[in-house]
Amino acid sequence: MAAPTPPRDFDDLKDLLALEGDRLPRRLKQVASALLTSPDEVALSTAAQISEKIGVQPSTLVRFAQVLGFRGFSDLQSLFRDRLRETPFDHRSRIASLNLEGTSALFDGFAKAAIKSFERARETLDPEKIENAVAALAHASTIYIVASGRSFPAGAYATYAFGALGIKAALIDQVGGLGKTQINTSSSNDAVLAISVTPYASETLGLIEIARTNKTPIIAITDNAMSPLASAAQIWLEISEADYASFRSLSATFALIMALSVAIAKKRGFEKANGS
Amino acid sequence: MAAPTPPRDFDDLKDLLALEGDRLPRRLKQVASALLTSPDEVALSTAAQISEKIGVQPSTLVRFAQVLGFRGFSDLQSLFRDRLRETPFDHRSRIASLNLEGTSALFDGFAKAAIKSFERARETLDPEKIENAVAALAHASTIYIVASGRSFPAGAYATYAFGALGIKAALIDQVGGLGKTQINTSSSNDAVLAISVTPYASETLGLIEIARTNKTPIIAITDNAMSPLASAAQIWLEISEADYASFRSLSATFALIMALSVAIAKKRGFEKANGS
DNA sequence: TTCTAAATGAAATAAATATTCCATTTTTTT
DNA sequence: AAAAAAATGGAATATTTATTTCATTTAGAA
Repeated sequence: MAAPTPPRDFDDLKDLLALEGDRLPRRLKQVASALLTSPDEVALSTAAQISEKIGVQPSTLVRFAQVLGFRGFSDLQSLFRDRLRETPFDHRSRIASLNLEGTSALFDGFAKAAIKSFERARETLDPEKIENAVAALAHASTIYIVASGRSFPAGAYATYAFGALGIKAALIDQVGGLGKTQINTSSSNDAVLAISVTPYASETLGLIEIARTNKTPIIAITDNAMSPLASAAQIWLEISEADYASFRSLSATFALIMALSVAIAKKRGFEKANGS
Repeated sequence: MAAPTPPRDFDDLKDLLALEGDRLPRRLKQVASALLTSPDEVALSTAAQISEKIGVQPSTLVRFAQVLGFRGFSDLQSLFRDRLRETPFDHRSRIASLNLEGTSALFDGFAKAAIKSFERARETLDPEKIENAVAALAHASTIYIVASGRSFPAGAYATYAFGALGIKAALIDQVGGLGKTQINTSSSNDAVLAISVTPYASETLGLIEIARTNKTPIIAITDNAMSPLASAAQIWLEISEADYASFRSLSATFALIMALSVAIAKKRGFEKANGS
């Protein structure tokens, strides 16, 4: 009765149960239906908790898993956990497991990670804080943009977007090791937009420190409340990007930068219209 | 020392760590940062797995939880599990309450444009051409990356991604007006990855021309069959990004770059794995 | 520096959790 | 309807996982 090869992932499992599920004995059919109904719970609860909720014995769950070809419930559960997981621990094996798929499949994976990042960003971003950030940046004479390492592309894009909208911006690109010189002209009626995510580039911290001694307001985009940027900044916005194949998306960060740019431009236009 | 009342939910925890996290000893600070960076993993893995990933002992996780006022790691973990359980609901209610006005709405607009871009890209991207591009790039000794203007952030990111995967890459950043000098060292066993979208930066064309006289294979990412890059390149991949508020998304381009990077590394046998 | 207290790593122990076993019930076959 | 086979519930056991303990290291104070 036991299937020789167990499903490889959650989708496989779903297909298998849709096809063969009706042949299962009463209790096991009940289990199949319940597991597919609340897959999140299966990932996050213990066998005892799940079995109680379903109204069967824990041993029934083990048996169910074994009939499907798994060694036990734990192996079955790992399918449900992987489904929920966005940040695989073992990057190497993750990449290896994609071996059979083509590059287009990788593209899809990164696209999905980006979409997940947008969804998460809606949770982590506080609209009020965003408005405060917009107000602070709209008020600045020049916006200094600090972003090193993995975040540098985001900083470069912010510079482009600000420029396109007529917002005076200076990218601290650290060419020639002149980063500190570049930011040292900042003053209290300017602002710094700092972008940094794990692993935090050490250069960014040093540059921020200089802006701080110049009393330049600092607005940060970072991925973690513990980020050194969060404590250094007057206002910080939290972005939590999902990753795939060991690469973290930057899409939500870009969307945030675009939104800030347009909002700042709108605010400045509005104030100007009102003021004069 | 131990906080008398532990955080009630994940948001509480985040606030607490943002406020008091800096006072924690070295290892515990490290734990705090890691847990906030990958909250999903914390919910789905065992203490041993998490501690290994972070690079601390399991006992450190228990101690961390206890310093925060929990009885042990399990109680702390349940916050992370609840967060994952409630996410879909929470999420929906927040979307419902989202201001249709304001910067958050702009963010949503840009997110939607990005998602549309992914969908379009699936249609315009030819899987066979992608595999050809991967093969050509995997074969190259050094990959020269050319991207100006609006595409520059994408080029900068490609440089980062290639480097993280141990793929030798040179970003033609044109610092000091030395762009032509930078690309002139390219030869027939290298390759050029050129990224350019409307309006096509004039610099890019000039640089490509030099690579062409050097007989360096050119792989292009562009947005239009009529693009000057399409005719200059041996292989070109079509990306069609959607726009919002007159800003064109870059998300599909980034996803394509990530996919290419991983595919090249895989093809080369990922001698050096581990992006970041 | 030297001493003291705090923090940490590693192993030992405790607790939780999954799995197996077997007696009993239900279903199927003759 | 009776016998055999399969399925099930519940307790016993094995395994995994979390927690505590203690020796050692690190950081801080005198």
